[in-house]
Amino acid sequence: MNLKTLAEQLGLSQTTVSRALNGYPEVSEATRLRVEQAAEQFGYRPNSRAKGLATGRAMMIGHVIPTSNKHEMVNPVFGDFVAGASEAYAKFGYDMMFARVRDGNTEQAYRELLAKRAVDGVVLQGPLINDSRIALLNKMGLPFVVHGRSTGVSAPYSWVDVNNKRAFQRATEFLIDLGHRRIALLNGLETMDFAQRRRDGYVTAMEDRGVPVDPALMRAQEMTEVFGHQETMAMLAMDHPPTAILTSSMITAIGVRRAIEESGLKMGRDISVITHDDDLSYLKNGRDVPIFTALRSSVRNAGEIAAAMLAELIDSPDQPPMNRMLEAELVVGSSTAPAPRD
Amino acid sequence: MNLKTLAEQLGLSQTTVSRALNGYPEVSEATRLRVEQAAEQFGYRPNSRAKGLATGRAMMIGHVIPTSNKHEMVNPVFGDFVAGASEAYAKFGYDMMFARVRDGNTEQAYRELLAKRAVDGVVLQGPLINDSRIALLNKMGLPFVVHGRSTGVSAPYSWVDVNNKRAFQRATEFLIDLGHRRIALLNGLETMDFAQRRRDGYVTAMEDRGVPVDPALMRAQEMTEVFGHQETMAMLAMDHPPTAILTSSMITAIGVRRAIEESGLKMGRDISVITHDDDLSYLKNGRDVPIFTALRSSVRNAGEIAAAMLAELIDSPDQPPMNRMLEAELVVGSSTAPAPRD
DNA sequence: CTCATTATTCAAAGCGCTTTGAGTCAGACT
DNA sequence: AGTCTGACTCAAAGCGCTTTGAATAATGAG
Repeated sequence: MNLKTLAEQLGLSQTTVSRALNGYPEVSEATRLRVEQAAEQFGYRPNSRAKGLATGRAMMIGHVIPTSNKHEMVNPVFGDFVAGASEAYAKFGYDMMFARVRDGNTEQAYRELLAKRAVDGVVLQGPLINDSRIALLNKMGLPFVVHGRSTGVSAPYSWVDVNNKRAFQRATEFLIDLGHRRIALLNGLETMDFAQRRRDGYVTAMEDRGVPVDPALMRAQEMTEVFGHQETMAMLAMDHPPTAILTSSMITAIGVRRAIEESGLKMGRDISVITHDDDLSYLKNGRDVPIFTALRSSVRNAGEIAAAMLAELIDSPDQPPMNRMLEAELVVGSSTAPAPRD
Repeated sequence: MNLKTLAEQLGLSQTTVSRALNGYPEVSEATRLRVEQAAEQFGYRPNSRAKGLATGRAMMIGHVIPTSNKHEMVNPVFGDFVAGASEAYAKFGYDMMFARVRDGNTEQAYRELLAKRAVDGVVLQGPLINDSRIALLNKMGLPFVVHGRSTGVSAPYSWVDVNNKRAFQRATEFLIDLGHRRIALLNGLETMDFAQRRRDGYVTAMEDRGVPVDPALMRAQEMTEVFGHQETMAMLAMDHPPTAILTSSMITAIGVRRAIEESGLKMGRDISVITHDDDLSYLKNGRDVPIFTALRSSVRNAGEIAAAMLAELIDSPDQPPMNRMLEAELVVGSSTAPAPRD
């Protein structure tokens, strides 16, 4: 069933039917009603490609996923972000597509998306330090929102980010206030902008309080469970093991806990742990009492905000870039305690 | 840059340029080369909507995500499956889109996807028992592949599934062979087809070996960490607590381990645990030595297979449905041991 | 009763591509 | 020289929609 046959059924022109369906004023109420009922009855939906061709709008948002980093798409944080975003897209009538891209040349992918007119805008996830994609997107004039920011990029752009520096600074101060001085940082890959900022917050707090920063206590890698376990085991075997561990993700924290318990120690007594918690829906930080003391910030919520921002940006492209800084909440769980005396 | 201006630049007709670019034989090699170079130089990509309109192919695969079940999209298993699928789609030239759908009426979503001609095919994830969507898709004639199967649906359809029954049967037998008789099952929601099959495998093994099935040891819910923790705590407080726990996901297993350790017991000595392991890339089951004894089957791999199957189905729609049964591998880790004497 | 005005409706053009059916042209064959 | 091929190329139609500009019908004013 297409517009033409529907119009024939109704004995109306395509013009009138189209207008009736799209809410234009120059159609009589009676006709509109008749058209709407017929459309309903025949299950008519405009062909999205034809509509897109005629209007120049794809009603589609793109997400480009580099294949190089095998983990990116698979990353549970990614999943929650996308879940939030897609829910918001739906509200604005957009669909969401993923373009998977072979190794590194994501820039090419954005170019193609634009050249093919496949999307009305894109969301850039996981920005690196000095991420060249931002300048590219700006140049191309394709509306976009970044989840996170990119240190080193000076041109303005729209972003939604959590205040990673302040969050990790606070957590570090919290630990220092509890008497800890040997505080380890299990960070995400430090080519990622967010990891850099977290490190920055950690270092700033340490220096502000005059606690020496020991590079041996700082590790950065993909945030897996195994990473948390492995580095914790290694550090617990040191001459001066840390008394507290700050980690960048719940998953890593779970590995940390496993290592602590495997070593016959007790988390929240012998060793304190604070983790960043993206408030993933399937991996909650306990029920009533949080398991881990954590910096909580819902990544799903960030996804919703980013999506709404992008929709707005697409509607009025000439407006200046929009920014939104989210603050992480420090929730105190049972994984932190005063530093043990020695 | 569109076809028309590109053709003008070259002094050729649109027809010739189009044919040259699409590899038709009736274009001289010299011309083809010239056209390709120009296309490259100007960064020309055919407008996907126009192309789709002309060819009747969307070059897009749809995934419909019900909003009702908040966890579905967010589910890490979902993420890995989709990562595998999208990689395969890319190989076949397809893009992937998600349609988020308000509560329950996913059927409407499929209808719309078809009416709008937005996709060439869909992948159905997380089939329920007696899932009505399968009959609908069959009736609509939209090519589709199911990840999993649906008990109660008799009409043939294409699917990729892991042999859940056999896997859980084997795991249960393995535990029985170790002397366990009080074996708990922490299953996923039993409206899900896979959960039903797993339960079936478990019960079959128990009955075959003459071990009484205790309903108090069978729990089914969304597979979160908290669920694993909570139910394990509850069961450990029973008069006759289980000596072994069989669980449906790594995440739940992690909660189980937490509960075991919190209770002062040791996993793999006091209590044995076997989990299903979807081989998620960010949540590996240990490095060299598996943490958990597990039934391993890569869901990412399943995604790749489903995608390839669907591509094939779209190419030749008249072929009979395709099926692919995957077997889970039983890897023995350090979470299982002979049942303790009492 | 005429003419301007407003309210509806319509035919046709255009979005950018593919594909059909029809040339054109050189060379091969009678 | 005339015809037939085969190799290329092209103009134009069509995919299903929106939108422009025009036509028609209904209404009200003079």
